[in-house]
Amino acid sequence: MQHTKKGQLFTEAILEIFKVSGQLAVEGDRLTKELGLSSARWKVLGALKMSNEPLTVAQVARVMGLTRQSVQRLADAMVKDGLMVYQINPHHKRANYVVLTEKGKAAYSIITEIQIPWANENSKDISEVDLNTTLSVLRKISLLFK
Amino acid sequence: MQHTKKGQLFTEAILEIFKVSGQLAVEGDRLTKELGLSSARWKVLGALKMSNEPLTVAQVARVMGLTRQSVQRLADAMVKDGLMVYQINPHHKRANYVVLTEKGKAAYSIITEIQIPWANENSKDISEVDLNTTLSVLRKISLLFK
DNA sequence: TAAATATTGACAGTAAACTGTCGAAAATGG
DNA sequence: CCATTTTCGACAGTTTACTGTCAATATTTA
Repeated sequence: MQHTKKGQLFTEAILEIFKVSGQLAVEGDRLTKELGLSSARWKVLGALKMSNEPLTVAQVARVMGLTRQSVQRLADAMVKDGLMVYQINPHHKRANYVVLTEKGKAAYSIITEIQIPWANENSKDISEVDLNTTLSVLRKISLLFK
Repeated sequence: MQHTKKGQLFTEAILEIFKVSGQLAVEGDRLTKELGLSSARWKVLGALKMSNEPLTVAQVARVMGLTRQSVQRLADAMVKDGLMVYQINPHHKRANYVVLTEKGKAAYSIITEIQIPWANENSKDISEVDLNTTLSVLRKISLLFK
């Protein structure tokens, strides 16, 4: 059997996604390093910040597309570091909410101030139309596997 | 400071890249599991298969955008499993070539036969134009960070 | 050509993802 | 409303990345 034209492009895109994902993780670690954070912790902070309601560990995992266990590890470490606290969840005896502390909110604010000029600068040579297309294709791919 | 329109789209695309990358890794593990392989090993086989010349561990790492050390681990394990062998490199005393065995080539062929219909099927609802745009944007992003 | 620099494999340690299993708690469906 | 199924946290173990350092080897430069 042979790849269709689209199957071939799809395959090449996947290889590029793996590569870029790795590069961006390195870049994220670099941006957050001086704050004692990392790409992974940044994502957890972001998930909590973006949500209007408090989230449990399992909910954060679902938002981020990870396993409960991975997020649990990060959360335990971040609580230990004072970035977040566990809070009683009246709707569930065991599944506590994870809530950002002032320290956690402050850390996220600082990272955001670093990320914004970084994103603006790095996106300047890509057209808005192409960015929109890319985002929509990525979302379409994501839906295929959830 | 605020995100430009493009900065915002760029940021959303990055979050989606992380998510899709994770999903595709799971998918790759699923496709290769019955062959006793994994996404990571598949990538190593692919890098060797695609190259016309024999490659050293460090060269494979560069092609894949990983560290020498990660690939070294995979390579040692795959040599142990008979998928590849180390071969003397006349141009470098320490940096041996990594070469696929018949078993390694056969494994890659089987995976390819599985991957082709998978890619053809999963790309069928995305237009060729959009796939091309996505691939070119991803490559542009990759170039920013290498 | 000699010295400085870069690359490589080896080794040790860490981070962040995964899998699987368990019992408790919650949600669902007869 | 009770039994079944699903979700959740906890625990243990694995894989695949990373970092850093060392000595040996290659390459570049003065």
